[in-house]
Amino acid sequence: MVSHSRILLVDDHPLLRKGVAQLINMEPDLSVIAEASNGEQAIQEAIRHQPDLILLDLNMKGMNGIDTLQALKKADVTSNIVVFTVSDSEEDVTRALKFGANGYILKDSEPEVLLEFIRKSAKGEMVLSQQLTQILASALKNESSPEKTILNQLTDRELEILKLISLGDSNKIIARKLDITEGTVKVHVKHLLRKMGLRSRVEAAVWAVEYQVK
Amino acid sequence: MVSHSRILLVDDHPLLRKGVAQLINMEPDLSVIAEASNGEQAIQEAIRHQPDLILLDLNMKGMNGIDTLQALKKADVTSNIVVFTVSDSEEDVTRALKFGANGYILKDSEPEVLLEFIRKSAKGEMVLSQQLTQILASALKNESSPEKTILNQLTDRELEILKLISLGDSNKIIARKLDITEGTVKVHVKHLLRKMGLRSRVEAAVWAVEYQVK
DNA sequence: CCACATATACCACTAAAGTGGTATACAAAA
DNA sequence: TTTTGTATACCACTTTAGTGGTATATGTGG
Repeated sequence: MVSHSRILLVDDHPLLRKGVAQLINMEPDLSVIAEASNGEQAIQEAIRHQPDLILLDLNMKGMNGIDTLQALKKADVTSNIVVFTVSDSEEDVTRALKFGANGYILKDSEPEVLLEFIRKSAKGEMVLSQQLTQILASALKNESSPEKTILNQLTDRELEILKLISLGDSNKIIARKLDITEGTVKVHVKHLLRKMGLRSRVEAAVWAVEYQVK
Repeated sequence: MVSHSRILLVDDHPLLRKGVAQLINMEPDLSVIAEASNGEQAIQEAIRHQPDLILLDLNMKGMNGIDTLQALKKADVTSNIVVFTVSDSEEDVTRALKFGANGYILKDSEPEVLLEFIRKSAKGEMVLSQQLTQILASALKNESSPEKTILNQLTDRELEILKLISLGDSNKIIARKLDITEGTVKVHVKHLLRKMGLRSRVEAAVWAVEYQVK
């Protein structure tokens, strides 16, 4: 039942590696089986050892963490990957997760928290510290808010048609759906483009998708 | 230092309200000062009492939680709002957070966790349970991955043009940017639409934006 | 070397999209 | 009541978009 987790440590600071390795190796169920100080090495070691988990520093010189992450995925390394970094920028967090990291831990975490995360991640669970949760949440929040004012300038009809445009519907199809003539649809499109300051339905569609007009 | 938090409870299950109210009122620093069983009531009560925090059920009959949430924001209710629900669907979580909820708690949380969340939220902090963190994270993850296979079927040129289409560029503009004729651009557009199984550049643009082709 | 994929180009044609103008009906606001 | 905003409609016209076909040059993998 006590499954042993084999860990690859990737960080360009030897001292930090020492410290973390020591911490990890004190645990009976965890051990650092390899270390790397840059992305290229990381990939080699990952392929050679196929560790259960890779602890990956984001801010490395040379091939950075995100690139390394992508490269690892591309190289069919199946290890779980936890990003380990000082950065709590929204950008970094979301990008790391999008590219397939199983977790994201800040370097100033308590040792116990780090160990807990390592154990969970090694089992394939996704872990995120509470602080980062909040960053993620506000990232999502900001995603929707902008330029709502423009939407308010549109009439109900225009908004309705904007939504259909963003579905890819042609004027003809829109006309059929709303049971009005195509000519009328064109008028609404014309008005909505003018209000939004856009030059084509394509721009309108992109706008609608980006600002999640639904 | 012991600030007292006044809470509005919104849920259409009287029994659940009873239980939660009892739990909250046992705490010296928290009290339920009003209850509502639907969205309309919630808004009235919120305006009347301006509570520090609103605990809002998502799955109410009639005006649902999300609508209520929006209406509350529109009504300039400045209370912190925590969504309290049985649903852990990605859709619900992200929508609630986008619309300005300060937190999201599942109804099957432990009482202590609920109280902890209430206290944090009342102070304006954003709280999200660990389970939901994972849902959020995988939401972000999925956002980028799908249908990459389709992209791989496109030639470099087609991909390049797809990107420009998603910027709203016309064929003429694309031709100028790439220094090829408009006719050639049309050919590429034709091919890329065929490969993607789409019927117009609008659909392609929407597709590109949604799957973040950049 | 040959076959295939890619990028390019031109053409003619059809189909959508977008513009400008005019007009009617209705409801809400001034 | 008059004005304004909205939704609707029709029309003529221009511009874009999309299709089908043919063709050439280049490079890559069998």
